[in-house]
Amino acid sequence: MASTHKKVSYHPDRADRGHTPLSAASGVEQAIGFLEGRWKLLILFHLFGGKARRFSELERAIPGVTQKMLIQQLRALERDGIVHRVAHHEVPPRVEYSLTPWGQALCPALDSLLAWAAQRPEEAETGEAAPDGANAD
Amino acid sequence: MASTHKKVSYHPDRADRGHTPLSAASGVEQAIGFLEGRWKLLILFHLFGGKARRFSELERAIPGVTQKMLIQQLRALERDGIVHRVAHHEVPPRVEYSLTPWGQALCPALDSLLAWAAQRPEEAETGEAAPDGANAD
DNA sequence: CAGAATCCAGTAAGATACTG
DNA sequence: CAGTATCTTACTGGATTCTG
Repeated sequence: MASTHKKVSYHPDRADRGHTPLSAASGVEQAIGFLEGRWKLLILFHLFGGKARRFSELERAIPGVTQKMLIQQLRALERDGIVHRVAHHEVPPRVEYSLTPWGQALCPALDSLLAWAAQRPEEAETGEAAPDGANAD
Repeated sequence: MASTHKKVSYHPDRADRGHTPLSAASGVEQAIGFLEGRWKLLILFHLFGGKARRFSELERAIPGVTQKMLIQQLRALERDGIVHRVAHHEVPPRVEYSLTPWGQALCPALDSLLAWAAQRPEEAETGEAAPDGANAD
């Protein structure tokens, strides 16, 4: 996913020839970047309820995740200002994660993405017969 | 993106304990998956104008991309039903890429993501009091 | 011009063990 | 409970070369 991989270390080679919409693309790329990582979305969805979740709760709720991955993505999400982390310094360590206001604002955006994905035509996989005007030059 | 690399071959381990929103997550994950890859969004943005673009046009318009990456992401986009490919079997090979209707429908969704990203508060990085300085990775 | 095939490097993701 | 550290794997992305 957003893929990710790509730490987006990118060339600073933004030659803006043509009508290159790099600025717009950068914004969305960043947004996607915040979400890239195999577990980010799962974590987010578990947090969308509005209630804080403990580390082990999330670990239990997300089947194949390892502590390493969970903490890693949680930290990234926290660093990006999407989730909020609260550590209670008690004898049995308790840490709770919740969404920041900005993180909660992600919900509608994800929802439009979801709506878009739902509109996917069945014949998307098979070759189409070029219905109309599919060329310019 | 998601990085990156995750082919999302995932465990079919969807144990739905709790209120696991795996179904919703899957949809968005898929959607994000369509967009993951370092060049997908750039390509898409160049195609959002509605006009078809030639391979070399895209190659020229996107600074650091290699043919391999371009064709790879273009194929993925095509396979996902987001872009439409038309090959003219002429002596100087000409292939044009354009958005499918569904691909164009992505625009508003990307827009809400963009709007969300734009709302990011400045103090997102430093807002907390860093109770315990433990940090690594 | 458009695309395929190879080889290589960087790194995200996974498993496992250890710690406060 | 909630992490941290280290090793390994495998996939992504990039460079280069070759072809119709």
